[in-house]
Amino acid sequence: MASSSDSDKFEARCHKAGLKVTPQRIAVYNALIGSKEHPSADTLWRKVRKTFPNISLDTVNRTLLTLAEIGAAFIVEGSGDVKRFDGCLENHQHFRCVKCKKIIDFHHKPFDNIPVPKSISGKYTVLKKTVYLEGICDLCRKRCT
Amino acid sequence: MASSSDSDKFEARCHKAGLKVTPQRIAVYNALIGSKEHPSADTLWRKVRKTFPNISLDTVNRTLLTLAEIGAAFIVEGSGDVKRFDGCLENHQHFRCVKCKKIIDFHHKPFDNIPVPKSISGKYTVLKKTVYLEGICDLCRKRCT
DNA sequence: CTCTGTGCAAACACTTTGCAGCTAA
DNA sequence: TTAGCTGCAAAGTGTTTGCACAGAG
Repeated sequence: MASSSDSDKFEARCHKAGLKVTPQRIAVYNALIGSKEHPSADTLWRKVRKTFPNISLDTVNRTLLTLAEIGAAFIVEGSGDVKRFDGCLENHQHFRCVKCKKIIDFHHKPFDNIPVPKSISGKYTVLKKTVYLEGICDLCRKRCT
Repeated sequence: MASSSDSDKFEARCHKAGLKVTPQRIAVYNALIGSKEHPSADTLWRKVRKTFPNISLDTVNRTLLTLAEIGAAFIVEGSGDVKRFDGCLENHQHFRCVKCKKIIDFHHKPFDNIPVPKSISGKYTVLKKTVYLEGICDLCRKRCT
């Protein structure tokens, strides 16, 4: 799972970002990188509590957001937003701005027929395939510079 | 926007699914397919209220879920879920089961370097690109048959 | 006429915020 | 010592549920 060099790297990263290295942070980080699925804050909380019985859910939440800010973790695309609906039945792809959360449609023919690997199509029924891009949109880029 | 044939098709679809064709449903449906972005229930509600001043937000919400069930609308991938975190820094793709909401990682080399169309890369800063598949996982498929 | 759909309001789940005490540096 | 972190609790946001009435079939 987390080798000592992983921890060292993590501590170095914290220092570089001006963050303190607290036992809670290390615990949350280790729990996260030790997870294969994509845990929610709650799931992770349950996990961390085994070794850290009185850590609070808020701390886990905040720590995860902090980790995401320094690039030590990611938030799975689109999760946590409000529900969004789509009436467009044609094939199209999404670009999502991480700043303003806007979703921009685009259509790029080559993406329509990307082949699904057999390792997936054999086991699961694929209903929909999309290419999902994340980044910063033109408006937000202007705003930030 | 919505031609009469669109409406006809929609009504036919409702009948087929055993749903009643109510003015509210038609209004919500038309508002949805008349939207280019990916509106949230709230956004759509504001829109529908212009022509239907006393429709309730709940109805919009329920109608959208119903539409999603009969396949007349889609819920944008992953939205509405709780936040999920990802400690895996390597390139990988996600498959999400629409039944149990589980996210399964997979890695398919050809997807790592999919080219971003110039129409996007010229205008936006792309930070992350993922191929997002949605469908039914093996366990849920067994459960449903 | 019957049964589904609607509108309202309360309940819920998850996230964010504010603050006092604690702790890494 | 002191700035930043944690834990608790309260507030906020968005979604779901229960129920009585209205309207589609």
